[in-house]
Amino acid sequence: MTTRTRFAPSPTGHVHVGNARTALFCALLAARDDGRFILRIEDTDAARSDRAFEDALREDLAWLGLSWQEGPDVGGAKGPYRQSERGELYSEYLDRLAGKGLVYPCFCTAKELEIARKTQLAAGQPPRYAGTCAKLNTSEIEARLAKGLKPALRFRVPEGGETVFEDLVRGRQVFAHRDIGDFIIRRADGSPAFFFSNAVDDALMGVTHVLRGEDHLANTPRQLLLLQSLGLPAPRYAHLSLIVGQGGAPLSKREGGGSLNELRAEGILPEALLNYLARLGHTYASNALEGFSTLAKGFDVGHLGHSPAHFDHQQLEHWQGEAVRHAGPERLWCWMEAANPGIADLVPAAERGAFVDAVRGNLSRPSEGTDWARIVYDESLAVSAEAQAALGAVTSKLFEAALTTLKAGAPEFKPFSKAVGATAGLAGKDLFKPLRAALTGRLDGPEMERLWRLMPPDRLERRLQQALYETKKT
RNA sequence: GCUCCCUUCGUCUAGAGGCCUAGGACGGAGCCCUCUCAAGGCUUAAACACCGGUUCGAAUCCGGUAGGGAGCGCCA
Repeated sequence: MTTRTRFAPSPTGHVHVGNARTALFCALLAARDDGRFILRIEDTDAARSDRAFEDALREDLAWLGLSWQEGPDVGGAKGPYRQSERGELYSEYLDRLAGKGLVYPCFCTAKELEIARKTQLAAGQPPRYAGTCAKLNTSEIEARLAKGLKPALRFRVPEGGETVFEDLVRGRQVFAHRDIGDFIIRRADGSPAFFFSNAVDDALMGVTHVLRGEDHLANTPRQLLLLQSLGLPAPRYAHLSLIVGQGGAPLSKREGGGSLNELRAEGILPEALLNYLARLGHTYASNALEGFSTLAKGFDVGHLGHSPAHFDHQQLEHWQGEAVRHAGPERLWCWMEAANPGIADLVPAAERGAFVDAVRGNLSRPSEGTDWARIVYDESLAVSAEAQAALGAVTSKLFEAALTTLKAGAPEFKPFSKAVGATAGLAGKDLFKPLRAALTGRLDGPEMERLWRLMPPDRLERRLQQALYETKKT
């Protein structure tokens, strides 16, 4: 049996790193087994679902580097892949359940239920459905229907017994039925509820492995009960620990673990996030930046951690650095240009590759690329305070020598600096620090040799001239 | 409240009774390399939540305690 996994988001907001990781693990598992990864949109809540979020969600997932073999956009044999388009299927299976007497209408209002829950909680009771409508007889039901009341449908959970299943990450799970209240499978407005549609779709779509958040662990017996009653096959379940922020609290946006589009806007490269997320709560033998297919080869449900994983920005930064160093020049250029289109006017098309390769070692965010583009290609130069100080610490002799050397011909930086050092009687830091300060306006940065090659002789000369002027001034 | 899950360096984790003097990675510290900043190389500090039990032997098995989390929704 080929492995079939699915990611089943609700289009009610942007994809968060937690969901993205779940999607990634599902995709990784399917890819490892040469199986199929399915995207299913759970848009049964018409009020909160938004097609714009669905589009954004697909874009975010694709940006991360995930692709799905079946889904609302690519189709597939088990469609439709939007729950809002699967109404007929749900009625059919609802009827089957009703035919077995496992379903009953519930006329309780939201307010009544809420009061009941609060009362139970106050009395130290589990806030479970009390079963008010479970015992209604036919005439009572008809009387209510005649009044125009619209009931929700509840599943009748067996009184005794237990549901047992083997969780792929947590092992054997046992849940007593008496701890589970009768739950809603169809809302009063006729739409299917999560427990029902989600379980039925997994079965109908032939999903073999459900990887989902740990928050669903205690819900699993409900779905198993449904599937069992319907005679549908149950998938294997693997419940992933959640991602938490500082102190173990649920992830908050302040901590940088926001939505994918925020991370992207921040300049995080998808390869960086991909590698970080793949290792968050999962072990890989390799510590090198890998592509999706290599990550897939090493993916193992048995290597998933059991405890909540902290989203650590420092570790993401490490992968970001790796990603920047490994990205191809064109890709890196696009990354910078997307963040600041103006950079295209600064850097000549023919020099973009050389420019990117020269500065990539000093980048973590695209804006830093813009900074370097200005330093190299913009006529005006912003000089940092430290660079200014470095210039003030040398005599004009250095820049006089530099200008003479430059005018004698514009060689590579190495022979140039060697000649300048010789005539000015300087070497090492005393020589390079002021030269760097004069030419770039800062004390840190890529090798001077590479920057030098990108700057035309007249610009080099003007900068040295300016530095000479500064030293004479002080 | 009830049910369930979780607990190894600061962080992600390796670890399925002796291979553990607990390994790796990120981050930290130091050294080397080097014109700077990075990168790279080397070195180093840093953890089995606690208490009992089983065993010749426990991070690993069992019980309890503590602390975190989830579920108990006409949200998914």
